[in-house]
Amino acid sequence: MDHAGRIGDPSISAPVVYVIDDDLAIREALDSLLRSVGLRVSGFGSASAFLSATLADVPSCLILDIRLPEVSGLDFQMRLQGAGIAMPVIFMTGHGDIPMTVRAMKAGALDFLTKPFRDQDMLDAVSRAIEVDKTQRASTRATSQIKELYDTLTLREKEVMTFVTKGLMNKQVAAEMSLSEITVKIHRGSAMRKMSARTLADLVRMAESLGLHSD
Amino acid sequence: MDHAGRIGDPSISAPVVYVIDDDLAIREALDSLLRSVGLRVSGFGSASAFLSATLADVPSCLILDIRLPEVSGLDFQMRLQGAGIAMPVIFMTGHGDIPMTVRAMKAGALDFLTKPFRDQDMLDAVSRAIEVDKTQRASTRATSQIKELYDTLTLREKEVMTFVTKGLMNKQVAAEMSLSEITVKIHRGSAMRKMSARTLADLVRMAESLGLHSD
DNA sequence: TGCTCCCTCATACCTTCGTATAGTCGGCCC
DNA sequence: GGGCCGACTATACGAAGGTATGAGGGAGCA
Repeated sequence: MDHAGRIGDPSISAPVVYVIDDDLAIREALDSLLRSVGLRVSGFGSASAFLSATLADVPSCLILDIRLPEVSGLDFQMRLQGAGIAMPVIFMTGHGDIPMTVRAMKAGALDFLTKPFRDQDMLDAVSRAIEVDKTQRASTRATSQIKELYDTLTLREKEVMTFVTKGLMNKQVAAEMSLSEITVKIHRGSAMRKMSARTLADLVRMAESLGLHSD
Repeated sequence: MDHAGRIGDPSISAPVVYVIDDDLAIREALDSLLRSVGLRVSGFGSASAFLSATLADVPSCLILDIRLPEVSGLDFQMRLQGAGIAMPVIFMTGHGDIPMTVRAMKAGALDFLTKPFRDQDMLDAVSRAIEVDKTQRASTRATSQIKELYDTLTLREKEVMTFVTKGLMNKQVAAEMSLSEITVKIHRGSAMRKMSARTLADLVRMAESLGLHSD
């Protein structure tokens, strides 16, 4: 048993590259290519196999053949977005055309490689995709943490927070909500505490990332 | 003289589509196509001709042949971005390939049409491009107005604004800047006035869009 | 030299914020 | 019924914010 492997195990936190291609030879080639630069790889022969797999919660990307057994890669890309899987996608194609490329790129594909591709091109695309996913995950995590805190607020606390971060004074909020000023102060104080906002400036920024004023 | 044309003249505020293609027939075809849906069109035979033209300050987009007399359309696209011309670009190509398409899309092209294209495809692309430019211009205008106000602040006012929007109390700002609290209050007050910020919440949001805390 | 602008500070006064203490009321769960 | 929570209110007080008045010093400019 590898004791050192337990702590900060790179196999746990290392990025994962998912590969979907019905051609086993391609999957194996990508597997060895990507492993050679220290990436974890997980291959699938079909879109449905990928969907039934458990995705690790680490930076990752998806390499996808545009021509898949069941659905087209383009449709599958759409489906992923609908399912909330925001992983960067790199397409591969043996015989693609320009309209197909444009559709994929407009739908948010990060790259589009024609087979056969140069190993270095794929590695560049993957490392760029992993970087994109890292920053994407970081910002998602930040806003979802704020959302979690916000969800612990009571209705009144949320209302007060909205008015306060809009710039209203306590007495104005009180008038808007037909309350006494002291009640507003109570809600305001507990909203600050629950949101872990040390200052009003913090609360305003949280309200911004929650979109409390844009809707 | 058309009197009605003077007020809210559509020829003044209507979107403009710029077309760069060395083929006069293409330019004329696009010209009549786009004019038929009420768009203003301005055609050029070369990239340099476009660059020496005066651009109207209205929503617009650029239709560009990927193969231009002097430089490649791709390089020209880069040059535009470098020059601060953030207009959405639609590429046309007679004999493009996928790598070229990918490069263009990654560089921010909005669409990439192969000649011959269907009129409706071009109209769709253009109307989408105009919409993109509209929202782009709106957000640019908003932030540049804030920037203008910010530029009227004195050095001290800017410093105080930074600290205050970070959430520091006046006395803490005073300590950071080795000032008395009353001086901080003065600078804070005039910063609020110059920025036209009625409340601290407003100032915090302005600081956000100025990027005062992200750098 | 006089003027303007920026920066600095003090005193004074009022407003707003934040919290502690204390109490009422209604709904929900065991 | 008792306990808990959310909502509401009052009094009170110290801390922080905001502005007005007054004033001095230094840099730059006509």
